[in-house]
Amino acid sequence: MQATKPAPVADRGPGRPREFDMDEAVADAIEVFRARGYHGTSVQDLTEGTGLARGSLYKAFHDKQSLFLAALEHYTAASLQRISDSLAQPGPARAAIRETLMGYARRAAAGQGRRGCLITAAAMEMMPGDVEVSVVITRMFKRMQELFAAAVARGQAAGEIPGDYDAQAIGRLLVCTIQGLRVLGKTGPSERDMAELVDVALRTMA
Amino acid sequence: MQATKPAPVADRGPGRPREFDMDEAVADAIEVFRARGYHGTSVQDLTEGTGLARGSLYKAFHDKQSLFLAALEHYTAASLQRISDSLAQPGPARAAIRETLMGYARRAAAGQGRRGCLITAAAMEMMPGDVEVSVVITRMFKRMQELFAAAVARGQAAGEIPGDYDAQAIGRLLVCTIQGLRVLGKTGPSERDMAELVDVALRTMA
DNA sequence: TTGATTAGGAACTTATCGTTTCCCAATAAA
DNA sequence: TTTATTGGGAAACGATAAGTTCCTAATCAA
Repeated sequence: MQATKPAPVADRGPGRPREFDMDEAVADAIEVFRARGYHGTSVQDLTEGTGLARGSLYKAFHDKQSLFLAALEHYTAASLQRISDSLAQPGPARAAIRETLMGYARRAAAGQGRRGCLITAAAMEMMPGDVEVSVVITRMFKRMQELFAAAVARGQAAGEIPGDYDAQAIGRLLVCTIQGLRVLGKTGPSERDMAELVDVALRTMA
Repeated sequence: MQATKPAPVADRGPGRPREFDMDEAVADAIEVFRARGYHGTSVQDLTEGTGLARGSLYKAFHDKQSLFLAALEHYTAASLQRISDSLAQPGPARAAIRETLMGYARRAAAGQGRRGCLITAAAMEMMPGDVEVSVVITRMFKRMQELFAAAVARGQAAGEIPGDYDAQAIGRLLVCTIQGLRVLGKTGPSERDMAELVDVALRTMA
């Protein structure tokens, strides 16, 4: 049941093999899109950002819209994974939630944060008009809310968080707060202000 | 010291008078920009949205960027006025703050809200690259924070809100929450969910 | 009336947009 | 080898972008 084909050959079809890594190209495209937005990004910006020629980009991703969608899907998957990992850290749930939000506060305040969040930017720029983007982002927010709600529920089970609070409602507020941080981060606030903001938000489950 | 010139003539220079109202044109432009963003809006979209010809638009506003800035300034001024009025309503400060946020929840959930907020969209699309937009929006957020902080301080003076909380920090959280509502509003949430979110956020000053 | 000045608006200009074409290089299968 | 198939990339394509020109219309000052 093995060794019919060598592994690196198995996922290669006929013809000349691609000389670049698709995931790296998408990662580069993410950086371009998050800084300039969808309409603000030209295909030339993308060729320069990825180091690929026009033809290669179009052969690999069909068109600008599809590349953007690929970038958005990679970005949301990575973001969800990061949140999930961060919330799963050992110790009290409340501390994990705090640390997760503090990560956003830190990144939003840093130079990188001012480049912007692809999700927040895409939501404001392309919703509700773009159906595909709407689906991805609506699902993303829902999953974020559920991750946070699960963490809140864990804290409630452990007696750290009052049990009469609605975990989903708190989860929604935390998603809302993160999106707000992404917007406020554009003004270049101090990390101290952002951290203070997070601590105020956490009083909602005190 | 009066009656040198009749009033309607005084603010008219020589030459043919403008046939349209500048403020109305800006109001129309706001609706176009908030729905499509800056880069997503073409001058043709603006001529259709305002009912004006290209030449008239360029004579009156010089270029697209200037028209956008005029739109942004009108929008921020109107928003600040609305917040200020809403926070000044009679009764407890806490109720006024709640009602102000509920207004955002209501509009964000309604069809109109999905058209988007010009400030939030411009922040994500044009900051930090566009210096003029950055200045307007950074100042806007600061003023919003101060308006809310003043309302919080009023509530603290009246004994409705614990006096040991930092009013500015709560003000900042409320601005953050509003921006988050603007983003979440793009997903078309129910008014009930949005209202619940506001009530959770208000626990930060319980 | 006349001349100066400004608004309105169709047509035009120039640049850039996203996309396609075409040809050559590189690989897999036969 | 040969053939089929794919990637790389320069050049070209039509469409549309923002901005300008130019002529006519309408007003004010004289």
